[in-house]
Amino acid sequence: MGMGRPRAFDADAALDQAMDVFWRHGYEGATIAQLTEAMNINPPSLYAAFGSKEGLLKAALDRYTEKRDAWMEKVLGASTAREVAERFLMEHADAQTDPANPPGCLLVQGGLACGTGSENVPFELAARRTRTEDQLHERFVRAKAERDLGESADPATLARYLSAVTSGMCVMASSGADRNALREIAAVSLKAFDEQAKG
Amino acid sequence: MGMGRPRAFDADAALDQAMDVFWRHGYEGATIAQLTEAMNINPPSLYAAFGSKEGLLKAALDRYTEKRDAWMEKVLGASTAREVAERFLMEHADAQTDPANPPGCLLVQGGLACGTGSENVPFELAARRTRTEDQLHERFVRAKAERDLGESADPATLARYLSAVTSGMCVMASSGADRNALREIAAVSLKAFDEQAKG
DNA sequence: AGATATCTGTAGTGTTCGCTACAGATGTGG
DNA sequence: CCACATCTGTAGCGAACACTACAGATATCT
Repeated sequence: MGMGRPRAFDADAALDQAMDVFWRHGYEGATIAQLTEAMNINPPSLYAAFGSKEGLLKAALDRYTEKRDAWMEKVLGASTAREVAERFLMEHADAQTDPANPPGCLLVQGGLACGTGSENVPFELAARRTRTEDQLHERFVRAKAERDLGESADPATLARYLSAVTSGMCVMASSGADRNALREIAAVSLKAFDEQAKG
Repeated sequence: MGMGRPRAFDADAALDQAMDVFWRHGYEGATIAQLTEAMNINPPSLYAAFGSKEGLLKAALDRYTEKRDAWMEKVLGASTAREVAERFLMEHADAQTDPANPPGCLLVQGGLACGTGSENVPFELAARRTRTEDQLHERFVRAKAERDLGESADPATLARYLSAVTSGMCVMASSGADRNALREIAAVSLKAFDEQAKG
């Protein structure tokens, strides 16, 4: 028995296009027509490969998370907690205003509040954001064990703070804030980090 | 000639209900059916009073801005820039987790990215957010003139930083962060403010 | 080559969306 | 009390939505 006709499009390349549409219009604002056009496929191919609009989002988020993990590895690889924070903030400022992508971040612009029936979407995005916060947290726990952070510095608070600031930068980016504006925010935030890290 | 049948519902009370729906589901996620049910009116009454779904949002935003201005007056009334920042941050932490409202803030949860045809909505929300930032800015300019801020402290940067942090707190609130979590973020941010304010 | 399994493109499906026509109700001004 | 202007509720409009039935195309496996 045969194995069937092979897929005629590259799933990862298609997901990159879908990511862009979700990012630019949000989950609910993105229509299947826009998605299929950007992905250069027809609806049946989309549904055969990803099951549903929400399934497509999850697949796109998985791919997004992959890329983000690779990026976070570089950030977390810094030798001090201070440099981790600095890289994290500055790289975010740049990434969120990179003209190659829509402004902000897919995990925020994708949708904070959704309509009835899509309640799962904001939840899914939040889970991915929490993942980043957890990665920072873990790194700061290590930093504290290495005496790289002060006695009373709380790794969870530091991680949450950085996560909040970068989320805020997403909102600013969607309002048209440019790279310099975000870098200024990052620089101020870094001072808070330093104060808090002394602990 | 007569003046016609008078409106049978209170427009402000109806707008409060509409605000809640837009806040909870976002602009695109909110349906006319949900809005009319919450407002306890029928579609023709909605359209006679507000023109369109987007017109209703703008009316709700106007009402939101009214309330917010009253609130900001209290915040900006503090005698020092430091206390302005503290009130601003802490009050935000409380307001965004007040069980009387959906989590976060209408100006953020309302929608950062929208579908084709609603591009105006994120723009409108951004304009209202900028208003708050401008109010802070103005207050910090005054603080600097009063030598309440350091020589090299930049009022614009401070205002933008606070605006970014509170926007970030909205994102955290929509992920389920509670009052204490947001207050921690506010406390850390306040340290950055202090450092920056020394200038 | 033939049988089989899966993909692809066309052309829709039913549902829900924002919005409105219409008729009756209810007020004001004369 | 009557003419008029505006609101209200019912009922439903066309359009756009997410999604799919179907037939033909294209690969694999024997």
